[in-house]
Amino acid sequence: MDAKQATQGYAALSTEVRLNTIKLLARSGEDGLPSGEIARKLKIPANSLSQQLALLSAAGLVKQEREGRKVFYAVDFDALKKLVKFLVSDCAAGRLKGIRIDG
Amino acid sequence: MDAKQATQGYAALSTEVRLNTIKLLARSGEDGLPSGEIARKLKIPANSLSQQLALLSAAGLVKQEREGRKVFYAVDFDALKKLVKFLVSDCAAGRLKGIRIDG
DNA sequence: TCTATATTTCTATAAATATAGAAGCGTCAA
DNA sequence: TTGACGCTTCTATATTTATAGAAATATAGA
Repeated sequence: MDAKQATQGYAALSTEVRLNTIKLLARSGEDGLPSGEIARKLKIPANSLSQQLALLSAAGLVKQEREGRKVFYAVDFDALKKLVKFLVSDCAAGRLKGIRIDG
Repeated sequence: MDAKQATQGYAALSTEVRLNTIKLLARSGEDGLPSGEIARKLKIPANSLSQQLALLSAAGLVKQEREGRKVFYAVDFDALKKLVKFLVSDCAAGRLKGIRIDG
């Protein structure tokens, strides 16, 4: 993870629509949710959400998998963890007391 | 910490200039560094940096203190920790394995 | 094939952002 | 009080971003 990836990742989390998307997906099962269902739950037009999902995907924070007509989106927890680790270890230089990261 | 504050915080970390500012300050002493010195080290015009510092300050990630003509900026590690915690606990719902946060 | 459903891409637009020159403000020392 | 220094604010501009309507693509079923 370099600075470029990191800033892209933080940018991806910098709007409520996208943050709520991540929150919703993190609480959904292993397979995540299909695009349309996310849009419905967040009350956002499907095409608008689709572009936000594309952005999250470009940042590497979500994975997608098509199943028939539906495209399931799920959080990439490993990517999210790397983003946290970059902030804690590389940026804050380990000075955030009380935070421990294995691996 | 609510979603609004969180998105503002992540937005603050979403450019290399600001991320490098945080990295630099995190590695500087308790009192941080004066604005001009940050600008010099990052090779950015002082007025440009000043606005980025204002943005970081608005997001609550840095503290400032004037000493004579100089204004020292320092990372607010507590705020940074809250931002990490929000991501780990509220967004990822504790599903980031191997990350532990006290308090 | 034809139709309905699910999603994405194209396109346009309004708003926000990054950047830096110029000007202004606050502080210090002589 | 004058001048220099450090920093910020004002202003302008180019770029990026968020948003959503309209059109296009992909899949499933009859």
